[in-house]
Amino acid sequence: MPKVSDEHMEGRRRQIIDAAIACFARDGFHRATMQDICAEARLSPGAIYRHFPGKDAIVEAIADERHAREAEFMRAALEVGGVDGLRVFGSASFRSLAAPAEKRRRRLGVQVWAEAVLNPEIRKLVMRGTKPPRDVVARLVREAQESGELADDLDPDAVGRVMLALFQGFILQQAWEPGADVTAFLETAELMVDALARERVAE
Amino acid sequence: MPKVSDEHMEGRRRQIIDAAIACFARDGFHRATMQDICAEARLSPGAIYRHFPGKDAIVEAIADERHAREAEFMRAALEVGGVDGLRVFGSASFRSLAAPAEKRRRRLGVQVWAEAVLNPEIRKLVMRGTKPPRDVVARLVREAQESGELADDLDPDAVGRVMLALFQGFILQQAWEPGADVTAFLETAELMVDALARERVAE
Amino acid sequence: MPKVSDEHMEGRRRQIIDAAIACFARDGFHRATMQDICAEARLSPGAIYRHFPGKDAIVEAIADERHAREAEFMRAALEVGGVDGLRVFGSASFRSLAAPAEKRRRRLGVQVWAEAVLNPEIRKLVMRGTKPPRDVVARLVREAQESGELADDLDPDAVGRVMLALFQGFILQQAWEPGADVTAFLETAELMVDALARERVAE
Amino acid sequence: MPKVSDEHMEGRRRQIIDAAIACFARDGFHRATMQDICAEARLSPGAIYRHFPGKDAIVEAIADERHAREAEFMRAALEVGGVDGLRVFGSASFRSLAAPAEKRRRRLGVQVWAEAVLNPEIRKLVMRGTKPPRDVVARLVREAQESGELADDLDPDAVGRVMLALFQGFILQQAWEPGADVTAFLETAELMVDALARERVAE
DNA sequence: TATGAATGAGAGTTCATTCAT
DNA sequence: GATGAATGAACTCTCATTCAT
Repeated sequence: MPKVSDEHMEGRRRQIIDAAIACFARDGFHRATMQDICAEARLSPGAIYRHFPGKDAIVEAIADERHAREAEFMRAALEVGGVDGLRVFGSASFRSLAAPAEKRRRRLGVQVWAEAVLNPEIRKLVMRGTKPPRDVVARLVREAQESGELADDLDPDAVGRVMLALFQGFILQQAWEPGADVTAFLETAELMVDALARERVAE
Repeated sequence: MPKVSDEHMEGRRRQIIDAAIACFARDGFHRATMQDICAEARLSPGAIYRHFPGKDAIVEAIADERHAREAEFMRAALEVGGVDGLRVFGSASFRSLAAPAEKRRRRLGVQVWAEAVLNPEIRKLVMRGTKPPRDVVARLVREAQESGELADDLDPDAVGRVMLALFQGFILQQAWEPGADVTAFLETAELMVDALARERVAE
Repeated sequence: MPKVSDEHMEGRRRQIIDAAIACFARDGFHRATMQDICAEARLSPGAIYRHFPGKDAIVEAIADERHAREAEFMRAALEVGGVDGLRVFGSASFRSLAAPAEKRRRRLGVQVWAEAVLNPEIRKLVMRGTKPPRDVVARLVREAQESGELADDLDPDAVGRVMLALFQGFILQQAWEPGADVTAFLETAELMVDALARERVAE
Repeated sequence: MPKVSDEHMEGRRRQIIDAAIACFARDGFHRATMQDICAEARLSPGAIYRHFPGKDAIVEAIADERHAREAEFMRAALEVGGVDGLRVFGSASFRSLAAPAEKRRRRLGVQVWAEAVLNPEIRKLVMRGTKPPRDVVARLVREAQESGELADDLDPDAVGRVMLALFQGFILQQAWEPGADVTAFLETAELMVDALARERVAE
C-alpha cells in the first residue's frame, strides 16, 4: 500500500489541518478542543493522533503553512524590481489579505502570532515565513538605491521591517474590525512609499 | 483584618493584576493558571476571588489598563500640533515601547490582541485604547493640511490607522525578537513621515 | 457583664437561628452558605462563630428547636383524654401545620428529616421531638381501651406511629404542593379514627 | 473499545446509577462527591461525564427510577378491585418496603424527597411517581363506594393522599429506626381501613 | 465583642491523549 | 487504518472557618 497510502495520508492531513484552521480561527488554540477538531473533520481522535502526535503539532503544522502564500508575489516583485517592484509587492500582499473571505485567515494569523511569542517552535516557523518577504523588500530597496530611485540613507532591512509592520498592523485591525476602510489604508501606505521615491526624483 | 480602607482594596487589586500580568506575559492567558497567579501574588485563591469574579475579569482588567499610558504623549503632541506634533507623538510612543524593560509589556500586548479577536468584551476595551491615539493623529494631520504642511489628498483617519499599524507591527516584531534593531525601525518610520511633509514643502 | 450579656447572647442566637431557618428553608442545608446566613442575619462570620462552633451546630440547634411546639397540644389532649383527646391532638397538630404561613416550616422540616437519616446527632434530636407525641397518642389509646372506647387488639404504640406517619406524609405532600387540599386530608384522617371508635361503640 | 452496543451503553448507565445510589444512600447527595461515585463505580470522571452531563443529572436519573416499582402492585390491586384491592395494594406496598434489604432504598427515598422540595425538576419526577398510586387508590375507593363497601362521604382523592402519607411516614420512621416494629404498623393501618369498611357493612 | 479579609482543602468538571477492539 | 470509550491530571472556583485588627 505505498502510493495510494501516501496520497491518502496527505489527504487526511489536509482534512485535519483544515478542520483545525476552522476551529482555531473561531475559538482560538486554547478554547478549541481536540473534540471540536474531530467533529469538524468528521474523524475520530484516534484517526487524528495517527497523523499528528498531539494538538501542538497541529498548531505547528498550521504555523508552518502560513507562509508560502506570498512566494508568488515575491517572485513577481523581484521580476519588476526597484520601487515599482516594491509597489507591486505591497499592493499584491495587501489585496490578498483585504478580501472579506480572508477574515478567517486574519483571525488565525493573530492567534499564531500570540502563540509565537510564547512558543519558540512556533516562533521559528512564523519567522521563517516573515523573513523572506522582509529580505525581498530589502533587496528591492537596495536595487532602488543603486538606480538612484531611493535615498542612500534608508536602511533596507529597516524598510523590510516597516513594511511588514504595516501588514501586520493592518491584519490586526481588520481582525478586530472586519469592516475597517481597507482602501484608504492601502492608499495611504502607498503614498508614503511614493513620497520617499518622489522626493528623491524631485531633487 | 476587617474594615480595610479603599486604598488597601485598591492595593490588593494592583497586587493581583501585577501578578497576573507577570504570569500572562510569561505563559499566556490560557496556560497561566489561577494557581500560578496566586503563587505570584502570594495570595490564596479565595483572596483573589474576593476582588475578581473570575479569571476572565482579570484579563479584562488588564486589557482595560493598557491604554491611558499614551495619554501624556497625546497631550504633548496636541500642544505642539501639526507635523511636528505627529513626530513628537510618534517618537515618544515608539521610545516608550522600545526599552528592553518593556519586554513584558510587549509580550502581554500581543496576548491581549489575540484575545481581543476572540472576545468582544476584550475587543471593546482594546479599541477604547487604540481609538484615541488614532484620532489624535487624524487631528494633527488635519491641522497640517490646513496649514499646508501636508497634502490634502491624505485621508487623516487612514494615517491614524497606518501609524497605529506601525506601532503594532513594531511591538509584535520586538516581542518575537527582543534584540531587533529598534533605532533603524524608528528612523525609517520617521523618514516616511518626513518624506510626506518634505515633498509638500518642496512643491 | 453577666445578665445583660446573657440576654444579648440569647438574642444573637435567635437572630442567627432565624436567619439560618430562612436560608435552609429556601435552599437546603447544603446549598445555603454561611455567607448567606451572615447576610440574612446582618452579622459577620466572626460574630456567628462566636455563638456556634460551626454550620452543623446551627443545624443541630434548629433540629433541637423543632419539637416543643406540640407541647401545648399534648397537654390539652391529655386533659381531654380518650378518643376525644386523640381527636383534639390530631386536629390541633394538623391545623398548626396546614396554615400557608407554615410553608417555610414544612420545607425546613423535610430538610431536617433527610439530615436525620444521615447524621445520628440530628436523628437523636429529631426523635426526641417525635417520641413524646407518639407516647401521648399511645397513652390516649390505652385510656380509650380501658374505657372501652377502642378495641383491645389495637397496638397503642403502633397507633402512635401511624398518626405520626400521617403528619409526616402530610407535611411532605404539602411541602411539594403547597396548594394541596388540606381540609379533605384532615377530614379523611379523622374519619379513619372515628371509624375505629364508632365500630366499637356500635358493637 | 469503540462502537459499543446500546446494551453496553445502558450497562454503564446502570453501573453509574447503582454506584451513585450506594453513595447517595450512604452520605446524601451533597456529601457524596463525584470522586466517591467514581470509586464506587470503578470508573474515571471522564467515563461518567460521557453518560451524564453532571451530578444533578445523576440525581434526576435516580429520582426518575424510583417509581415503576409499584406498577405490578397497582395492576394486581386493580384486578382485585374494591376494598380488597385496597388491602392488596396496601400490604404489598408496605411489605415491599419493610424488608431489611430495602434499608438503602428507604434512606435514598428520604434524600430524594428533601431534594424534591428544593428542586422543581426532581419534584416533577417524584410526583410522576406518587400520582399513579394515589389515583389507583382513588379509583378503588370509588369502586368500593359504588358497590356499597365504603361510605359515599369519603373523598377518594384524599384517601389516596392519606394512604400515600402512611407509606411516606412509614419509610421515614424506618429510615431513622431500621428496627422499628413494622408488623404492628401495617396491622394498625389495615385495621383503620377495615374499620371504615366494616362499619359500612354493619349498618 | 465584632469585623471581614484571608485561607486552603476540595468540589465539579474538562479535555488531551491512549488503546482494546 | 479507524474507532470512540476510557483515563486521570489539572483546571477554575467555592466556602467553612480563622484571626489580626
